[in-house]
Amino acid sequence: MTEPDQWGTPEGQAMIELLWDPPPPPRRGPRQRLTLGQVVDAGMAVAARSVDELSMRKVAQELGVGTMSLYTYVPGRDELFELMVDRAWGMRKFPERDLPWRAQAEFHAHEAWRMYREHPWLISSNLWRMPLGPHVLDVQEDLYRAVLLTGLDAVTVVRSAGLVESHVFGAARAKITDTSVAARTGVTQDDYYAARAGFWGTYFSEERFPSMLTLWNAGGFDAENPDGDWEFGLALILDGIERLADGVRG
Amino acid sequence: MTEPDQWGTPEGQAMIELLWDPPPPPRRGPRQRLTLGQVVDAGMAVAARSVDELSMRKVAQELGVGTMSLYTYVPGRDELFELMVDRAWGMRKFPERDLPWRAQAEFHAHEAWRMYREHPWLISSNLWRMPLGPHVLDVQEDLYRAVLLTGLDAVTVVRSAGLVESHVFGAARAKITDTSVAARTGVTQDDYYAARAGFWGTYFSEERFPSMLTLWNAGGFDAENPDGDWEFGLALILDGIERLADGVRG
DNA sequence: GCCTTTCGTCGTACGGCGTACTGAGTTAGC
DNA sequence: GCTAACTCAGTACGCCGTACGACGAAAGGC
Repeated sequence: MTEPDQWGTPEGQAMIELLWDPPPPPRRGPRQRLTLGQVVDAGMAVAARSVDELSMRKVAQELGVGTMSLYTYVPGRDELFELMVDRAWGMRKFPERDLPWRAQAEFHAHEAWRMYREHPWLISSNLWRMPLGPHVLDVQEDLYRAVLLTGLDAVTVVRSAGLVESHVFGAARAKITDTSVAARTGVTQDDYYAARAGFWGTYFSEERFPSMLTLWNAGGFDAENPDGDWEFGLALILDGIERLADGVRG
Repeated sequence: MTEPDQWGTPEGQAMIELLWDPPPPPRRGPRQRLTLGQVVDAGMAVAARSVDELSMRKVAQELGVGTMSLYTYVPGRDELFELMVDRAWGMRKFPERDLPWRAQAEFHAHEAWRMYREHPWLISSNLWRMPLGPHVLDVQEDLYRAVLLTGLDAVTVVRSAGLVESHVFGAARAKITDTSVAARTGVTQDDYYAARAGFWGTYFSEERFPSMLTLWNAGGFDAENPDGDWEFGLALILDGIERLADGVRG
């Protein structure tokens, strides 16, 4: 009942094997000029330069190799991307296990934030699913372990951990798209509000957007601490989980 | 200081004008066979069929028109997509204004959830920024208005509203990618756990993933109520905001 | 009624993409 | 040395977005 070839589609099975158990170098035939790791690294290098420049031709060029040679290491572009994602997750640090659960969850959240900032392509091309790779699951496992320390029931632990990860992703997505838009249009952070003012002067009407105007005048959109937004949400979420845990314990 | 042509790039200005003030039909020359609304609708119809089938050729085919004819209505593909996004936001309902703020925020969250479920392409191709369109801003405005009823300070209102919207987006993203993967691989919801069991039997080790195993055995991954996950997070977030508001009020 | 100007329409084409196919060259085992 | 297995990569096909230009239709000036 747990036969491996029953798992999903054949391509899915091949992807899992590539993630968990990369094939050894072949016995016959010419030596491989590259390794799977080099291909994945080259993909990450290309994606780091510009998100949407990630293409098989560019990766091959990065490695000084014919385009089609990549297909000896990787079944296709999507699979290469999944390997890149798992590798990025593999660079995350883990919290000390003797810390309280909240400090460990905060550590994981900050590591996730750092990961998304260092590898923005994790967000910009998210139409693919999160791979079931070993490094992804290692991080998930450790976050579950930390949240289990709360003593909450299983369903709540799963939901709480998911909420933390999902919140960091959402906040990172907002941040990344903002900065990437700024990079594309060439407007600096200082010009940003002036630009919005210009837009508002043309189409903004006080009758239509009174609340935004109120918030604007009260400084609601002045981000003095750029990380304050997502830390606010993280603290609010962790407060909520803590309260649930206290309700269980006491 | 608020001259319109100072706003960002010329293309950005053109996009804003297209969103807020679509040009009238031309006085000279042949009649237009279509309207801007028809083009946007056709784009939404194509995207509804399959997310990544959205292309200018397909949209033109949908309308029975040459591909290049679309470019008389729309500057390009990205701009068409922004118009589609704003139109989707324009289909959202608004809460009754005499409800308490929390009910209004919940209404907006549910409307956002419904919008993402009806138009999954809003999520799957999220690499573009959220447009500054009139319908998007109308919804934002109304959500700000509702959260302002808490009496919280401006910065906290902006952060709270952003947290609610971002949470729904993240939850919808998780849901949509799950179901789209299920649709692509052809595994039904019933086979899903069997499939995971097959994967676990091959590569899952109890020593490496003890917490996941514990949560699995305790039924933490059994989703009896499919909407429970995101409603849990929404309630937790709104609880947190409510607590902050109570702290302000006394 | 005619001419000119101003437009919409759309065929063609260019450069980019992923990748299937094919063949040439290389190595291990017999 | 021969053969089977394998890597490497050129070519090609069908997609994509869109620049360009030819063509025809409508409106204003006379």
